[in-house]
Amino acid sequence: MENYQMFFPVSSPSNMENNFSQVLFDNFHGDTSIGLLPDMKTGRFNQVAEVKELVENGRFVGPEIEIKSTGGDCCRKKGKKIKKHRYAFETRSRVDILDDGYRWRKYGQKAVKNNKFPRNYYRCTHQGCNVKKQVQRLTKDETVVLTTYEGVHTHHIDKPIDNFQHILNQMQIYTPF
DNA sequence: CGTCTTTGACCCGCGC
DNA sequence: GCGCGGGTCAAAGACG
Repeated sequence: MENYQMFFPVSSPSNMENNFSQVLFDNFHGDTSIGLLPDMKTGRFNQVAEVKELVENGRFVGPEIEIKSTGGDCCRKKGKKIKKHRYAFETRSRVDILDDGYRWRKYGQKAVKNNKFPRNYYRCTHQGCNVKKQVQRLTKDETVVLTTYEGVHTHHIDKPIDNFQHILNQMQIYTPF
């Protein structure tokens, strides 16, 4: 139970968690959007290689993606293959930043090829927590925001959200099919 | 004054 | 080797 992370934590382990897990399951499981990352050359979404489904107690908890490190910061030992949990999902939202309860610091913004919207890079500000996320709005559908989480939070949320509806009000998970 | 955003520079991997 | 694209750093500025 310790080695996976809810995308949007809830402050109380009520059936709210189950509801939200189901929403995530419905959108990640199967052949639709699990492990999908955008291909900027084609504007399409490709299934990432080496995606494994993380299942605990018979319950889908998210894709695991093995990525090759490129060297540079503390988490990228050059030439070494490291495992990181990375979750990508689409939401329909007018706001780019969903308030998921954690505090994020923006550390970069890059123009992406074949996309008129820049990609934004955020890092969790909690000490010792190295979770990152990328947020990008899609050119082909401006109402869709692609959020990619990388890593696992080592702490509890900074801003507890008691109302599950509050999250849903900000977003509408987009099912491409 | 502390925290956060902005943004140009830099680094690295990859394809040609 | 070179250019391109993606990811990160860090200084400067904005803001509460």
